[in-house]
Amino acid sequence: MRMSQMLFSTQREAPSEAEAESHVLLLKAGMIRRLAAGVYALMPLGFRVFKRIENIIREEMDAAGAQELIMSALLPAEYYQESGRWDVFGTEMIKFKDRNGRDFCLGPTHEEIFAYVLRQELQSYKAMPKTIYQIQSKYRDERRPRFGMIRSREFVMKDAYSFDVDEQGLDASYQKMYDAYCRIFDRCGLQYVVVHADTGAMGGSGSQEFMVKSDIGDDTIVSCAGCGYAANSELAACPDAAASTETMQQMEKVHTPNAGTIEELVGFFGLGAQKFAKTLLYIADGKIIAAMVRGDREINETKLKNYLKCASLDLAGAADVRQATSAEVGFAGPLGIKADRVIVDKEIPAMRNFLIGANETDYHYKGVNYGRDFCSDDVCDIRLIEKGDPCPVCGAEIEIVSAIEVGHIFKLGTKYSEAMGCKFLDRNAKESPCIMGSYGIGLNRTMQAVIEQSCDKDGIIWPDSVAPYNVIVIPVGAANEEQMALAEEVYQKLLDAGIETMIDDRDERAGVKFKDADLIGIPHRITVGRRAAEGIVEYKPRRAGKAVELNADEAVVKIIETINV
RNA sequence: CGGGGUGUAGCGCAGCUUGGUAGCGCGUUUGGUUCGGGACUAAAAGGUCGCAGGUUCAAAUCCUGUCACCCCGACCA
Repeated sequence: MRMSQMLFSTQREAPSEAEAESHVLLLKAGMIRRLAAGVYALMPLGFRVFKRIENIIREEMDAAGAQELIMSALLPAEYYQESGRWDVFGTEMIKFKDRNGRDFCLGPTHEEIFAYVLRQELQSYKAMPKTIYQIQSKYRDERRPRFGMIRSREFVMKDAYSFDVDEQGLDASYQKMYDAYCRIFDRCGLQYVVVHADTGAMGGSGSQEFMVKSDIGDDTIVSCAGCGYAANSELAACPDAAASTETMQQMEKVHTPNAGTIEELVGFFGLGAQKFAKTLLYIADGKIIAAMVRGDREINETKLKNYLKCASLDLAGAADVRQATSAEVGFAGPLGIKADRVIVDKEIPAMRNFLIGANETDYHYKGVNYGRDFCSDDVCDIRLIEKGDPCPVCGAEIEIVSAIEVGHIFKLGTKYSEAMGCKFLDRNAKESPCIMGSYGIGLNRTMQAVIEQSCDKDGIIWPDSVAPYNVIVIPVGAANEEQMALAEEVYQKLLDAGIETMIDDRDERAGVKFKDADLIGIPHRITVGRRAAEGIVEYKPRRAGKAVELNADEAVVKIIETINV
């Protein structure tokens, strides 16, 4: 590609719209343009990267025996109504009516659609196993799109769905996808961790996420260097707490004026937050639920939701809190609370002589002990794991970091095949729902995750596998005929060798060309300059490494060797 | 959805307090000098000051409303 011909421009100053480094670089390098919050155009250079990632995914999916098709992004409501997700998705789903008043949406994910279409194809056990995939746009009206393509409202997803006759079949299909995902992300040059993930209300027997560690990630993952345990923090089990040996004191009501929050109570009593138990109120499928954890802990709403097996779980509003506690917000406690259930974190019974809200404005109880002063049928693990907690498997120290979820594989089971009537006849002519798995990769997000992991102060550093072009040839002086001629020669040889190459034939100063080449992250650079007359060029890898002078042909050979490794 | 912030030329910003000819840098166009890490110089093009009302002789500036975007939080099959 001749840069003089390309639709391409870089910016010297970072657009104010971007905060995250990878997002800034995508904009500065002219690879994406924002059209609306969470909606982006991929410019030619960015689109080339995107297509290379797409091709890697397609190759590995095909190699794993999956078959590609494409569904529509425009979908009528009834499929989602059949599974119940028309309502579950709520306003995150982009819904509208057609001219006849029929409800439609832009597909946020396609489980129902695949189950519906495949039910016609999979009437016999002989037709399975099958794994089908598409690479297609998804639409989710996120409340808060973030960091460019990390969380956008339109994005391209490779979503695959497997259909098996039994659990063993699902396990095999799942494993194939797992292996394919490893190859895909390896080939994209990403460093990633595979973590256990929540299967939640979706049911299903297992789920793993492919995570790229990054500060801008929306997820938090827990990992253990000792035993290799790795899980999404929303899933990570918390250890049993050692029972306190303190002797029990008398329970006593204490006047605590204007001390409602844990912070205020810590100041009021001069005790650490771990001496308190806080009670939070939730609305779970319309019922009021009280949830208790130690004062310095956070509730893990995923665990709570799973324990309650509820579809919706929201923190109660102030009005509901006042209603349930007969007090202002901040004084909730288990004693006499008007809640349908009180869920107690398993750490609470191990505590002694702690403090709780009295369900009366400006009052708390101290010297409280579980078992003597209150009890619950629901004692379980509902807190969020935190730094300092031991590994749930081996007890060693854990690491907790933010991460970007680039892929997710999921043993769905029969939820959607049952909802959509995707059933087959087995050997005994008995009808059963297909056992499904679903497997997703966010392409745009993967692309940006690569930048998060591979950039420096000068710009992006694309791995060879996904670079928009692998080589850039820079003639230093556009007016220098010798340099231009040698640059053209090298350019042509690289093209002939099948190497994706660009030549910066623009009438620009050398500095501009170097800066742009670094910014857009082309992995290999050949500079044709001072010694062009002798047939000598300079080779420099974008990532670290010094420039070396080589005979032009040697440089071509070196690049071909490097890229094909 | 709660909190905070920002909308002025393609990009980055100043001007707004105290109303009176819309500015600067980058980029773009043309000429000249330069030419190995974002050159210098001269000239030029480019703006419904987010939008809608209102106050006023006069609004980028004051008032009201509204929309968009960004950040933090909540949420996220």
